[in-house]
Amino acid sequence: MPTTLHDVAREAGVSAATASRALTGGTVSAGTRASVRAAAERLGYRPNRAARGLITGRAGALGLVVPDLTNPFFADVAKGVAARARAADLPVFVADADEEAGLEVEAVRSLARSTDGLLLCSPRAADAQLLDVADARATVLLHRRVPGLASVVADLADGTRQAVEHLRALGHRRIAYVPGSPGSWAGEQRDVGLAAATADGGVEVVRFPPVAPTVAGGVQAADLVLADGATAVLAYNDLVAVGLLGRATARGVRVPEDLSVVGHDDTVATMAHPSLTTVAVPQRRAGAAAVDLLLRLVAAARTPGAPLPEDAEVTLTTHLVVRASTAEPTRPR
Amino acid sequence: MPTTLHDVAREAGVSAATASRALTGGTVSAGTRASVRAAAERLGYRPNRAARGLITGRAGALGLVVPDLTNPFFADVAKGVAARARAADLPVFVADADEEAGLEVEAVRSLARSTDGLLLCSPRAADAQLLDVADARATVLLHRRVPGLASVVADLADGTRQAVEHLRALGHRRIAYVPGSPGSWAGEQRDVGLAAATADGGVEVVRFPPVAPTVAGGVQAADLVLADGATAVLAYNDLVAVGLLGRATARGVRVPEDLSVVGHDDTVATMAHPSLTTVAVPQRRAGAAAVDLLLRLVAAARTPGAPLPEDAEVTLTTHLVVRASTAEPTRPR
DNA sequence: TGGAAGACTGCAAACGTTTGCAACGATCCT
DNA sequence: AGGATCGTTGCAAACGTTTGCAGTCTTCCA
Repeated sequence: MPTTLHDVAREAGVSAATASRALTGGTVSAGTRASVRAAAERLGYRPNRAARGLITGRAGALGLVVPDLTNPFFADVAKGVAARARAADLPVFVADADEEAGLEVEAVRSLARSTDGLLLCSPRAADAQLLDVADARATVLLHRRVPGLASVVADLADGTRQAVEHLRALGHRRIAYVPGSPGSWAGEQRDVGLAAATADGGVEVVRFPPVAPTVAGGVQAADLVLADGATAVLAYNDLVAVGLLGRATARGVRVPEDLSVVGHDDTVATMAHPSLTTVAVPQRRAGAAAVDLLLRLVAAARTPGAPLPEDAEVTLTTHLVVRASTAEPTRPR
Repeated sequence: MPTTLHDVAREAGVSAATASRALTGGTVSAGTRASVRAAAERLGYRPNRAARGLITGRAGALGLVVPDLTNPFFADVAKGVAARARAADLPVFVADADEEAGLEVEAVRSLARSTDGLLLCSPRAADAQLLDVADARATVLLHRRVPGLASVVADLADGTRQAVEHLRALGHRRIAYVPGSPGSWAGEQRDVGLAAATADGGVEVVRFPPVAPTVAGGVQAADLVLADGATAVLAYNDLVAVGLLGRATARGVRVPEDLSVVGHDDTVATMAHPSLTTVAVPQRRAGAAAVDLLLRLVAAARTPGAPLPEDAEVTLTTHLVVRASTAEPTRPR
């Protein structure tokens, strides 16, 4: 019962072919175009995506796979993606992989056929696995870099470097670092930043065991960190930083007087008290940029002369936002 | 170049019709089914959704419209929806309406044709608008009730009642209430709860101007609340509660000694320090239940004898989670 | 004035899948 | 042993759209 192109054509007194051309930008007379448009409007015509997709071979939709929608970092990215996709009039399938590489791969497999392109945000799967399952001509990685695939990342290494420099400038000499699950691309980047910042000495970074990207993870790490002599702690994630801060406060350790805390991502940093000094990552912008890149990619893939976009590896800058959770160390602990 | 059903059929030595039946559960011999399945597996066959959708009239996908993916409440709901939809092997289109009724309606319009059913989470649009734009046989409302449409809601009124009772039991007599944008269904429900809890006197609720569902909104409300004599404040949202708590602390007002704070939704309650007493709403479960209901709804709509599901209005219970942000008032302020 | 070129339109095929119908063989019952 | 029934299969149509091709009509130039 939904109105079809034929209904519109009949209403406008033309053939379906002409109606199609009038609506999709083919060569028709101005008068015809106007009357077809009017008929379509009058009847509330909406093209059948399935039929269009069948003949054109395009799905008219994008796909986004994230590890966890509940993580504010990914929620922000998803928002950026959704906004940019809406502007391009493309609906987007969103899959939540529950932090599992297996579900991630399965999502890619099933979404690949029903979309024109896929956005994989911080995928947990291994490089080889991704290269195997993803179509390089229709996939953009977000916050992950794999040779052979297009990607949009933030300069995490530099962000971490800025954070350490900030703490060093304040006078901290022993800094605790709480990392995430080992083997992740983001983790490696942060390691690069740590190495760069500690290269010329003057500051020592002690690495703690990895924890989950949650407030609970931060709480768990807090007691270990407090047992150490560090005067500052750097968390790989704002949620972890919030957990650290909360637990420290609960145990009577004052932040930032007794302990400086630095987060990462600038997601929930203003929810903490004191508000968190953190490394801001432009999640929304990254999401939007990824959609842009993906659109260029699939457009290039459709033209036979296939010059893949030069700038298939986008890097966005990060910057430290200094708030209230960092200060000069009062006394050596 | 992707493998089609014909490829599978040829590989298995049967017709396309038989291959289709073998894979989708038609009547074929056990041997045929096995060999077709084997062929499909060998070739990595994935059915073309567009072609299937065109002939069956089903899209094989669901749609979810939320006001803001960034709001942890909706992110949780989306996670519940995604998990349940994955179990049903249905991908889900997610649209972010940016808290605007107009975008919401537009999302419904464009998604309606490309999905089998739509989930509208806390829609901002007016009742009449929703009834106009939504197909009652394929739409489920989440955290909103409109006569004529199926819905899954939480008992917000009772949650608010529990919160007020809790504060009264602690000895509070003057409670500040910070509401959200006026005219919302959830707001009305909370008003019902407030009325119920204050009916037999003994406690007074003072209503403050509405604020945005953000930490900033809470900060904004905080100074107004502190100027009042209330010993406790009830926020319509955890984010707002966090803002209230942070600002109060910053101004030297101790929580819970000088001011008790109660949030709502149990989203970011454990991020605050002290952790928030809040009304827990089962978002994930609501999302999953909404998918279930939607699936039953569309199944019923497909059978001509159309007995719409009896339980088209699901209500989930809420309960107060008492944490560290509420206590007996120390002295009248 | 004749022809070529161009603008506009319709016919029909095609995309990959599902499904009604009919055909076939085997099995069962009487 | 004959007919009916059932299980299994293939043929062909159908879903709604886009698009190559050819046709018609107009316009322009020589």
